[in-house]
Amino acid sequence: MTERLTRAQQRERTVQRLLDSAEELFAERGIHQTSLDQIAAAAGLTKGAVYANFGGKKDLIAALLQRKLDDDEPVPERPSLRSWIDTLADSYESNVPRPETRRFAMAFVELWLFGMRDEGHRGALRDWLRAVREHHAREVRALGDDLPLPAAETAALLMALDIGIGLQFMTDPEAVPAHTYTRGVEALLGVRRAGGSVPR
Amino acid sequence: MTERLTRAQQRERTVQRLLDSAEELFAERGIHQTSLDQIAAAAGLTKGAVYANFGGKKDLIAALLQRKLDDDEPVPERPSLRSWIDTLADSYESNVPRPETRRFAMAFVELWLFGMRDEGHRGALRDWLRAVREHHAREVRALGDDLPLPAAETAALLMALDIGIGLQFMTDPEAVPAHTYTRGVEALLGVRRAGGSVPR
DNA sequence: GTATTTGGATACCAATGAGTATCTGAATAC
DNA sequence: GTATTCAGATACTCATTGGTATCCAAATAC
Repeated sequence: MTERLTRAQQRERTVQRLLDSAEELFAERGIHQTSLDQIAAAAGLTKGAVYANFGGKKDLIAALLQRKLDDDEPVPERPSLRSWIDTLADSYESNVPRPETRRFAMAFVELWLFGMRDEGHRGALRDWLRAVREHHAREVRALGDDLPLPAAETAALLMALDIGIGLQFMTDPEAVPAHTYTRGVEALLGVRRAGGSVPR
Repeated sequence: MTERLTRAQQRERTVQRLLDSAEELFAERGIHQTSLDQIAAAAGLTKGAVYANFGGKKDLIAALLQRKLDDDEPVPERPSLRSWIDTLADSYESNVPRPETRRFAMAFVELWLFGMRDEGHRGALRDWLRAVREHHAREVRALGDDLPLPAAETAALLMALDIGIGLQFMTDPEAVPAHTYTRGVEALLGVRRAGGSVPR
């Protein structure tokens, strides 16, 4: 039943398991309300495994931040403005109800707070956000150059909408109808809706 | 030197002092990394004062959230679209460098996370965000009714920009030029800048 | 003035959690 | 096959912290 694994494989597997458990628990309960024992237990291990693979709690958090930085996003294509917005909207609406999305958002906020306070982790946080922004900017540039704002600024604004609408939606779903995000994206990209009214 | 205070006054004063200290420490170090001893000490008191005035740590947090809910914002006037945007932009740019602003933002995020996880505090968090949104909506309505989106949605989007740009700026000031927020607001309100380029 | 209430201080407790020291069994080296 | 290494388990420690019990002195009641 149990596969025979080489040492390096075994090690890598436990590292990833620990990081997975940590990310989930950090999102659920918060970084400082999560003990190393809990993280290890959730991964089917003990605290010994944590100290065998990480320098301590802070180091584990750093590794988590780093792992997020490392997994690269899918490559953008070259769609029309309209279809890109539709894709974005669909993706937003299909992601919103998934528990995974909530977890990701909570973990993001946890890591943001942690990075804001810990000088040593600040850099990783900054790089991560830059990478996401850069990814958005590339997508925006692929849309053409007749947009109202420079791609870099548009990217920052799109990300702001994502974060800001997300926070509000999570707190109070009814207060932020699903199409609000889409309307915001359209406005930022300079798209005028046909007719003054608000369809859909 | 010391004023003679009635009991109720004394009590109210210590309550406010404790809340002030708590808010500052929560912003600086985080809710769960701040002990009641630290809060009390920062207010020149001891833990006894906390338990004499609050049910416990959670209750103190609830009171903090409640106090935020209670202090009402200044009343909006009825300016032109352009002047309102300028006011908003000026206010943004003058607030951004103030340490107070950072503290408020960090405290907000702390309270948001706490409220998201604690069912009992969720309501206060929701009400608080609703109040801010409603305030924005009133301002937006005062601008007239020829805006691209309904006031309620515009309000949510403006708040999203505020939060989202703020988070990014705090992490990486150079990455988000000051005018980005203003450009975003203009876009949401349907203002076209004269000339396709980006002046200032 | 005396009695009583009570805001707040002090001393304590039990629980928790990060970090350490030590040990063990399986994987590698030879 | 034997020796060695090392990932991970186990069993501590020591500091911290929320909460409680008790006490005191100033403010109120009469």
